Amino acid sequence: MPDTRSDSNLGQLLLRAFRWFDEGLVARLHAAGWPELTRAHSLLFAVTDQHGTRISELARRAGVTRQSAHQLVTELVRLGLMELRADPANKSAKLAVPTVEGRRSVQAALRAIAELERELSVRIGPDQVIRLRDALDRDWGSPLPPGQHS
Amino acid sequence: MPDTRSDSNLGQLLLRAFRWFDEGLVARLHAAGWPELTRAHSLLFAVTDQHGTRISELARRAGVTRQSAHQLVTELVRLGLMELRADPANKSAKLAVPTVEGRRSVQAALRAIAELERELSVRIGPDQVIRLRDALDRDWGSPLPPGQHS
DNA sequence: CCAATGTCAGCATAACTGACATCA
DNA sequence: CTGATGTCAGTTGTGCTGACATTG
Repeated sequence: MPDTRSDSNLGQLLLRAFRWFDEGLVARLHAAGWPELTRAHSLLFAVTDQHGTRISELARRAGVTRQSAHQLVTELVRLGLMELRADPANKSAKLAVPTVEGRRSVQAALRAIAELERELSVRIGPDQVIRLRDALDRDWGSPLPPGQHS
Repeated sequence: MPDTRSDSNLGQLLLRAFRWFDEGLVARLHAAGWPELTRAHSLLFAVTDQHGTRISELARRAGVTRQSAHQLVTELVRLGLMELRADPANKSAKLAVPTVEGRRSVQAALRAIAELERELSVRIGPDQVIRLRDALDRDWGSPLPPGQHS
């Protein structure tokens, strides 16, 4: 293969890496018996506390709008993986809390994620994965050019 | 804040990093005078040769279907940034080639990308960016679990 | 006949914005 | 009144699959 691809920019590389992870996660969730779960669903699960979390708080943690989070929660409720309860501390708020089967699917997702990281360690080496995590885990700040409101 | 917050997994980190890059790129393209250009468009540009490239070849390079690439090229043609020419080597094929203004927008995208990488170097350190690129640039193989057809 | 290419149509996912009612 | 929250509705971006005609 003389056609080396090292002229890829960082954006392409990040997109490729993200797609690698997404495809692997969804395929494993599908194989584990949750064919309807997507990456967006498991992202929402990943930011949900066991005792329940408000939709708007899920939105903030997941980095999406309140409305997007609301729709995803609605789908998870329809799938029987989450429930909406009244927030005892605030009558205008609701808590999204995983059901028993929801928690099972969370476990399946966690297993899939661990498997993917293990697989990646085999492919590119454990040291590379550590360095990757290290760089990604830092505070990248705002991507916007100077003088642009968030 | 109790410690019930699940630590970020690699998928979340990759998604966050990709969104950082995407948001920064689109904001800069917008500010530079191409409000209609999206990440998908610049990805297509990034895999287009100056002398022109077939749609199906663009699809392979960008990692999308022929049909998706076709639609993106159609939009770029409508925006006046690409042209379709007959492929002299094959009457059933066409070459997508950037127009003069298309090449200008490519330059703007390249500048934006370079700026983002520079900015990231300031934020997390040049050594971290190098390690990040190094890990991302390797062959991650297939993300699918064993015994699953691609 | 078969494979590659381009193209048209329809659909799914996952985000967005706008608008509005309710409650603290 | 204002802010936060949830919710409904509509739209956009970006991919997908299926189907088909043309060309090699």
